[in-house]
Amino acid sequence: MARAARTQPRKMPTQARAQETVEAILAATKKVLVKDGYEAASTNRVAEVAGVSIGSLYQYFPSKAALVSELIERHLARMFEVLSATAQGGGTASIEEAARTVIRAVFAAHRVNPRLHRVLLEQMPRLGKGADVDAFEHRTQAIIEAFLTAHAGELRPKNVALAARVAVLAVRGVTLWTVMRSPEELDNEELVDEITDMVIRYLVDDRG
Amino acid sequence: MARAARTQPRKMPTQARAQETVEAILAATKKVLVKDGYEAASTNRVAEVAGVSIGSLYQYFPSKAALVSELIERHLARMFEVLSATAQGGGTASIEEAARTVIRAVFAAHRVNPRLHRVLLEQMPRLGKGADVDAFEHRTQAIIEAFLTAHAGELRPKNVALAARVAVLAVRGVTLWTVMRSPEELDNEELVDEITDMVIRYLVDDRG
DNA sequence: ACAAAACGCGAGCTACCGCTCACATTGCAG
DNA sequence: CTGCAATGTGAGCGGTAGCTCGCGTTTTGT
Repeated sequence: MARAARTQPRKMPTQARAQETVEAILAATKKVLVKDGYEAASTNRVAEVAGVSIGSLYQYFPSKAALVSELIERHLARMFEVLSATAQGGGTASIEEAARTVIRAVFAAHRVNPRLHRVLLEQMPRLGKGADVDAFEHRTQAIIEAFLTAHAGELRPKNVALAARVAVLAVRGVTLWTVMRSPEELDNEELVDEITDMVIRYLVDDRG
Repeated sequence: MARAARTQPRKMPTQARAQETVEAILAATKKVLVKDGYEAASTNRVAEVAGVSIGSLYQYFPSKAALVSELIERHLARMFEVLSATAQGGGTASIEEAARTVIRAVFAAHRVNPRLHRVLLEQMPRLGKGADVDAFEHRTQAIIEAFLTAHAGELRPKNVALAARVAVLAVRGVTLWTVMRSPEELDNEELVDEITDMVIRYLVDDRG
């Protein structure tokens, strides 16, 4: 809800009309990004597609980067919700069940408009300069670490923080590459099962 | 050696003088990319830093993207050599030994100029439109798959192709994220050991 | 020696990009 | 109803990016 200060030094919309303008701009941004990619997308074009004047756009977004940053933030927020819903809500589930659920959910989330996801993911390393992406990263690994700590009985690796990190990055590696280079395989159940298998074998001590 | 047709519709340099010009341009491209990032990097600036006229630059590279594409191709070629050296050369080694060797080597390769690697990796999904990146991907997974097939005795997963893919993508996930967001951790031996551990546990049947 | 080809030069063109600002319109408070 | 704040407008500015082209200079082949 609250937009970050750095990417939003402009006025916050208070009236409903203005909120709609902002949403129209963001929706248009998505369209233009999907159609033209980041570089070729221009703020004038976004305004045009949104049916809004360029002046209005700059009233709410100080730069082209701010537009995309907002979309990235929303995406990260959604991803975090997916994670925390499983990792906290399913506190009673086993590591195996939780891993399976969360990985499925992440894949499902990326099945929505993968073309857009691709563009956003491309720009993430650049636009998440300081806070955004790093904060998301820390919170993600922290929540996974907390879950693993709460299931220390099943857990094999000694260094929980490191285990959380490796697991998160491995899953992300498969997910992102799939979104970016062969989005149709997001539906490949076998692929999801296989990466799940890998993570579980790594995390869980099955010699019991 | 041979540059692709799409990114190199210009003349190939035949004289030694021209080869030097090309190399100077590429070296300058690296410098400018590291200093300014992709977007802010300009072809005029690259030519200036290279000590070469803008006209000469466009004699060999038809666009800014072509410059970066060439660097990406060279990087991918190096990565592929690293892989094939271990996967083919060490045909006698166990899966475990080979995995450990190859992961170490990949991390080591990315320790060289990680700032540049970051920029190149950021642009890879965009600039490797058709052949380049996909071809590298196929060749990489094929060579790993071949290695695994040759060690079928030790191998646990039934679907070898899928196993190769998951292993490759998982390792890449950790590697790329590390290069991009905390390059100093490329020296973290514990991290390398952990991802290696994960891959081995996934690939090898240890119930023997 | 001397074309011809390869190479190198750099002023400058076109195009568009991000963005501002002076002004019009609409909504809300009193 | 009225006036101020919030919102919306779009022509156009300043700047620069990518790239071309006509012409010198060097190398090669004969």
